[in-house]
Amino acid sequence: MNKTSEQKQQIKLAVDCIIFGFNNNRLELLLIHRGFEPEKGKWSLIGGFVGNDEDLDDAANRVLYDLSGLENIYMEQVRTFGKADRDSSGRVVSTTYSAMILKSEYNEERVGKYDAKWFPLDELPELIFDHDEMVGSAVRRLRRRVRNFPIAFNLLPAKFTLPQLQMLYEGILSETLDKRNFRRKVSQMNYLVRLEEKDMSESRKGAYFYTFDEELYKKELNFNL
Amino acid sequence: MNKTSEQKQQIKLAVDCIIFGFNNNRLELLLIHRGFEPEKGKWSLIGGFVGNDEDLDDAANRVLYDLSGLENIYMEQVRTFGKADRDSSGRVVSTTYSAMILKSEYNEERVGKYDAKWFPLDELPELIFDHDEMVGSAVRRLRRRVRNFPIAFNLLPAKFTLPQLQMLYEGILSETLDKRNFRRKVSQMNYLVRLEEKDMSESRKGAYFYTFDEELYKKELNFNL
DNA sequence: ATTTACAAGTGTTTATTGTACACTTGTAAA
DNA sequence: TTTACAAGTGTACAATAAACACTTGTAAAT
Repeated sequence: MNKTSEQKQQIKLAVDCIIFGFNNNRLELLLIHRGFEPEKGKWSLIGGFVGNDEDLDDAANRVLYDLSGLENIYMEQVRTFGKADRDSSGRVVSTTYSAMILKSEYNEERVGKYDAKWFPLDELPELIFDHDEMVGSAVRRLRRRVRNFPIAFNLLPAKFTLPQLQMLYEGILSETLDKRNFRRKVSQMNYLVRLEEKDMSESRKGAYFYTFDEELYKKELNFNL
Repeated sequence: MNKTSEQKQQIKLAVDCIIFGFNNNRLELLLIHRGFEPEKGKWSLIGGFVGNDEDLDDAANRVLYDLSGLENIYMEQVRTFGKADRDSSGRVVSTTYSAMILKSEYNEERVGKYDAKWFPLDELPELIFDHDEMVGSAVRRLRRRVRNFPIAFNLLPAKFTLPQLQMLYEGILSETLDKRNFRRKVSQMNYLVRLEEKDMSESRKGAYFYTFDEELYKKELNFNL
């Protein structure tokens, strides 16, 4: 910025969080029920205003904690929405952040306390303001990034099976993947290590558990699915 | 956003424009000389505050016009910088936009009026605040996008030669490209149409002029270099 | 003990795309 | 007529992506 402003600026700055989870082989979104006007009763992203002395990134994390109890979640900025009339309650510019979390660790019980709810991506309720656009851009970004960075593991437990991983990818990308091609690529990633233990809950044969080894990944830094 | 704010928010919202040009086979950046404190005398991006009833995108265009005279420039949002202490003059959050323009249409004469100046990307002066970070992220985004979208043509005149185009790409990516491989890819793009006319200024033989046909491109929508 | 049901697991072939590499051509100027 | 020089052209090899079907291991049922 550079020029001295003419008259007092009256714009509020907010953040909105797009929280992805994975359940029943579908990508889900955490929304909260809006308990006040305007748009009372509709659903919205987890959002709030930025504090005067708060880094924008910190604001996103604080707002997420305040409204959902979720802590220490790694979020990334997506983009900023700044249409003058986007929020019917006044002039608000909002920067979106997104994160992927393990839904099973944020289950119905904890969710209920905050009037929050998980929705499958293709069954979203009506959202306030331009939150559907926000979701759209976050999903597009997720689909782009999930192919080149090992970020999808955030949606799975520390131990997961390859069928699980593949279904996760199919859910995110909403396309089916060839099992053998998928597994070939996975087997080239040395940082995906197979454990001795098997998951016997989904089949008679059982599927080997794998883990994502962060340290090993840092040595290669390449990922492609 | 969702929660009612506790105390009055005092954050100013700004935009900063990263304007790319191409000259002498190098990527350049348009900067303006800062004529006031703080950081007086240093160079900065073209930036200013967002108006109360102004769309964020419009603010970027208006600021660009006010400070450089450039009009009808297509800009895209890059990202938003929001560290609490990023601007030493107070709390300012700034969203960056970038554009590519034809440097020859914005020459020394017009530039001078605005105390602006073109700098090759690898010879940038010291910039104020976090503007170097802003430039970095815009350059990374440019390098990513220039391979998959026909955006680099904005940096060239309507008629250009293939040697020119290749040098442009080499300048942007800062790597050398194989001439034959480059030209093979170009020749697969039917929307890059060869004219009868040749540019005789750079060689005895002369190089054919080409143009980018927007309408034809829209039918294919695929680009890869 | 044997059979059944079923998801987990495994290789090969073909097509597509990327990469490396060197000579010929057309023209203006000498 | 020769020279200088950038523009222009094709082929072979390597790497990556995509298509495709059968075998294996185990628990449960008989």
